[in-house]
Amino acid sequence: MPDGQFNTTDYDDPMVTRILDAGEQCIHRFGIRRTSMGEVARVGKLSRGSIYRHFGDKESLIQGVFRRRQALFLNRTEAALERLPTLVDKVTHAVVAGRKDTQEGIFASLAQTEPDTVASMFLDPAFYRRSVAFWPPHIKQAQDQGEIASDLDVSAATDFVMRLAVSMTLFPQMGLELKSSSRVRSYLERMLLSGLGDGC
Amino acid sequence: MPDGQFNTTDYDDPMVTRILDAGEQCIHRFGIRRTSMGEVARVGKLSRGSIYRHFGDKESLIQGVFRRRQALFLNRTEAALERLPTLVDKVTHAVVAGRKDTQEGIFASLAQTEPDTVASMFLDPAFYRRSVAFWPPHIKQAQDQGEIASDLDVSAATDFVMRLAVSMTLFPQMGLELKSSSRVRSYLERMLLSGLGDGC
DNA sequence: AATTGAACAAAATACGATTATTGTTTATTT
DNA sequence: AAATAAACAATAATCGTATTTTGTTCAATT
Repeated sequence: MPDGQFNTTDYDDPMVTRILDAGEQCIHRFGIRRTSMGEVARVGKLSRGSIYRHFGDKESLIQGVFRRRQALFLNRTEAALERLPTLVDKVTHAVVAGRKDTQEGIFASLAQTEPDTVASMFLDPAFYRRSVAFWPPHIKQAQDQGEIASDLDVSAATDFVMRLAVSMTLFPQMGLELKSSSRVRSYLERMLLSGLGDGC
Repeated sequence: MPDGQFNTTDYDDPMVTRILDAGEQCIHRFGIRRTSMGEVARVGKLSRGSIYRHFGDKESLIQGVFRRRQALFLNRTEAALERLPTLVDKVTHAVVAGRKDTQEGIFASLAQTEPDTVASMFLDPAFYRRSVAFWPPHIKQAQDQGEIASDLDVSAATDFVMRLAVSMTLFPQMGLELKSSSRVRSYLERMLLSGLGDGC
């Protein structure tokens, strides 16, 4: 609120937290379309004016809720990945966690009431921008450890990892049955590291 | 119409062709929602009864239009692939052709009026079933030619090819800029054949 | 034997009046 | 300073009703 822009959201501000909590609760219960700013205010026990102070409009509030969810997902994932030794383990974890989030979280409930909206979000390239920025350090580390080739551009490797991760999250089954995390891991170990080549 | 089921569509039947032509034209102009069976009948200069004879309901007609489009795409693609030497060339062609189809064909006009519907179709696993069945012969051929490893399950390789092709069609850019077909080719050559490994 | 055209009830959609929500402003409270 | 509450015009959602469309049937036509 200092500069009149709403680009960055301060997750430490207790008022912002209350607004986002209430907003997320409403989306969870009613969906986006049937969530009104007045209802969010009532649920969060605050005034409509405060919401409009922190988020310029309804669109920004909704966006804020999903951005926070995604940030939380990335933070938790990052923390988990730090404890995993290989890139294969990391991508496997990301896929399993991503599936769980889409099948159990706010997306699952939204998919019940507004499936088309969810589909549009999942196909929006902007949805994956933050996740793309997430991988390069892990790619570099895998290169340093000799797990993957070092002659490869980091952004190219990131692109590839993202495509595999997104594909396996959006389509749990695309010809092969890749349900269990162990199957996901062995599939990724093969495809991620060698593709269709013989690996040597 | 012989057995009362509408599972298989006879693209040689001139009546079926007229219905599908009219249906496709209506979807193209008005979208799915604003296309009525009466309008399809008027455009195709036939009776509503004939449509209901060949397609049980509106849903089946719409499905029929898209199935024919997809069958046409697969036929054209198959014909083109037969003239291409390597799997890399084939997947590259499929991606470029797939992008063109989604950006210029019936999907492009539908995306204008009903973007959410198009998004839902693209995320429906059923949408890719026929395409999945399309690849195994080409995989086997690539294995015979020594382009890709022969120790790999054909269905696993198909799954991988499909994931890459679908991903690159749905997301022309996912970190990397892969606009021109030459860039698509060199990207696929690397990722498809070696993944992130060094290839040897 | 298939197509047509017409009739029909049931379901879906379009329409217009009414109500609710949005986004802004202001004075008041914390 | 920020949050609140109330007022406000503009926009959007809702609701009951009129209209269209769907899906079915059947006698007439090709």
